[in-house]
Amino acid sequence: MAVSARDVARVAGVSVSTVSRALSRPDDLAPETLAKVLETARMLGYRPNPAARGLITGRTGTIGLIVPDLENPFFSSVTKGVQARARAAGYGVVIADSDEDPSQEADLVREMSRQVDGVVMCSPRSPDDVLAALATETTLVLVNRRCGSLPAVLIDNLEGVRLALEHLRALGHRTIAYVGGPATSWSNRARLTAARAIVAEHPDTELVDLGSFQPYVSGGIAAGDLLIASGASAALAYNDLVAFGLLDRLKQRGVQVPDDISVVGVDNIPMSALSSPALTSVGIPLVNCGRAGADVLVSLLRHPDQPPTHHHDLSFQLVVRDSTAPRRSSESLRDTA
Amino acid sequence: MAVSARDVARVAGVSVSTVSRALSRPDDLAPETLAKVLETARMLGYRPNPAARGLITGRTGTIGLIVPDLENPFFSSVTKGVQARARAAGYGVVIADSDEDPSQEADLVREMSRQVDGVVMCSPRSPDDVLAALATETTLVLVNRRCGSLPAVLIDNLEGVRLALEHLRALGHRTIAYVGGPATSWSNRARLTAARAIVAEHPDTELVDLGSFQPYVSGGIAAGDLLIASGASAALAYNDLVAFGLLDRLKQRGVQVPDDISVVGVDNIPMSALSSPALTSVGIPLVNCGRAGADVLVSLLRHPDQPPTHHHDLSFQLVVRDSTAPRRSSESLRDTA
DNA sequence: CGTGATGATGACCACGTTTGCATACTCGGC
DNA sequence: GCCGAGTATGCAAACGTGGTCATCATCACG
Repeated sequence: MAVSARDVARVAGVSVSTVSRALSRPDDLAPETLAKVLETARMLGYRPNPAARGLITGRTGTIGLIVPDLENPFFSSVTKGVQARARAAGYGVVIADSDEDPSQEADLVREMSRQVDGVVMCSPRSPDDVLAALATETTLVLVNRRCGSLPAVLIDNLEGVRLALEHLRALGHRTIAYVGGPATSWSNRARLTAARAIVAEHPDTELVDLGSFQPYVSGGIAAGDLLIASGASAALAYNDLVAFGLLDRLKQRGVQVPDDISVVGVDNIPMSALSSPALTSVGIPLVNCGRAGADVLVSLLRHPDQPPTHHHDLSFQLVVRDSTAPRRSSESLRDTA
Repeated sequence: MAVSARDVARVAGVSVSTVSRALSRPDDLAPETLAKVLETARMLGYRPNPAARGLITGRTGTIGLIVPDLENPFFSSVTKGVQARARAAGYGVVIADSDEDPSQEADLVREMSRQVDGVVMCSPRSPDDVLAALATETTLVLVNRRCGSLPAVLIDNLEGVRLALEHLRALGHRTIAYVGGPATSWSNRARLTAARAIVAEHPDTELVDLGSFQPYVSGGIAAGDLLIASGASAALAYNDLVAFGLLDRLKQRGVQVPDDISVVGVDNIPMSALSSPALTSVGIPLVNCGRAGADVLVSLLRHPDQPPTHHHDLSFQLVVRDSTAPRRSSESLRDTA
């Protein structure tokens, strides 16, 4: 069916080895032989069979990507970055969605481990020891998750949370709620820890931990009433989706954002500019995050001897929109009550 | 390195053929032999090499998916559906993003054609003849695009547009604008044609075609001023993102939605419930759309002899939210002017 | 007890490519 | 003019699996 190297060899009047060399090591061939082979290959539409190549080289030319939820804009963007960069480097991308289920992640890696040269795991929910075990079975790069000295693309959560909290403090807020994501989420724990550390620097400021919620809009809706009851004048949400849920529930309860309560999200997804009110958010260029992940993995595959530990930090930036405002003075609060 | 069938054979004291048969045709083996082989395979952690298998069978156990933009929530959802269903059927998914560039689509298909058993193309922008040519090179299934008798998962655009327009007509709107998507988009043309046909049924109603815009929020922002100038009291947007752009620009210009102008989107993406005002939209369960695409492709691969033409229609449903309202009477319009 | 049928299993080739090694050929220097 | 060095190319093995065919054992039946 498909045209093989043998066909090219026959037509060009050379051996199969020469055809192979024409593509893998052109310098080893006489210029006129090279030209002849390349020309007939082009004419016949020859395309090397990746399975046969992979069988002998052990490389597949493909990398894997595992994300918790493809529908989440955060992971969509990362996926786009990984895909673009991998393709530019000549790699294909096979994708898998763990549906936010930590126990699936390891299975997915093992399922695809024979078909890929390495795997990028984005925001994995699995515990450290599971990830460490996976790293011994395949070349693994983490995105948005630190685990020992495994190669990782990290986001400086401390800096991001600091940007958000200092913004709120500058607006006069002194009681700030944290609306958390999944308890198994590494970035959630990192952000909570960061928030505690930053608040600890300011004796006049208090952090109220409202607990863990689903990383979706529904999670924010569920947390809305707790936020109102907490007495906090501002909230930092685990991510923008949760923040949207908060906005929705607060509006429903008749609580004004930002007049009564300020809300800050994390991720700065494209939709943040369009909510009502438009969401103040700290975020990073997510596509870059994916790009960096693919780059690290590819360079690891190309130079297996290089030090396996490689951390790459990306910076947050604060985008102020309409969901944050100066804290109302107590009097004006009493006015509306 | 990795444990091969030969290793299992040696340990189990059987031949390589027997190991192969244990997995591919268990019925041909004596029960005790089967048990022994399976047990040692499990013990040794044997996993067949997909490259070697693919080399001989010609099948890869992988399907391809090509979408115009991974960051677009529409395609994210479809991707999720395709991925979930493919994996359930034992197939991996390699993904590629054409960046809305029609000329890239064919290249992408050809690039991956040797590594996959078939390809799902979602909303391809390429012309019919290009798609027909691709279908001769690989097993192709289209989603949200009709092209001759190629197998496709289709959305009944006529019905969807009818739902939207009849909703607006029922609210009293008689001059309705259509804010189009890319000119190369098949679904855009289908929707415009559908809108014209439906309006033609009602002599008292007029359709204003505002032209083609980018299928992003920016496209809607660009179209906003044209909409205001058009004199239409309602607009149907190519998709929800464009509708968001419209909402944004209209708000900026001081035009009230839905009081002055009603807006309807298409796709009903999750974010539609959260915009301000919440967007009335006609949509289909997008994840199902992806699922259907994967199902059609898998069944085509499993039963190559079945009639290759297979159309699968999915229905729209109208979700009414806050961006549509009865048309203001001329007097009240004059009042505000 | 012999013969044919049935069923289980092993030996071997093929798939398409890469790669080490052998070989033939070229060219420069003495 | 011959030899060594270097270079271009062919040969053949190997990667791990699936499938075909032959072989051998077992068993039923005549």
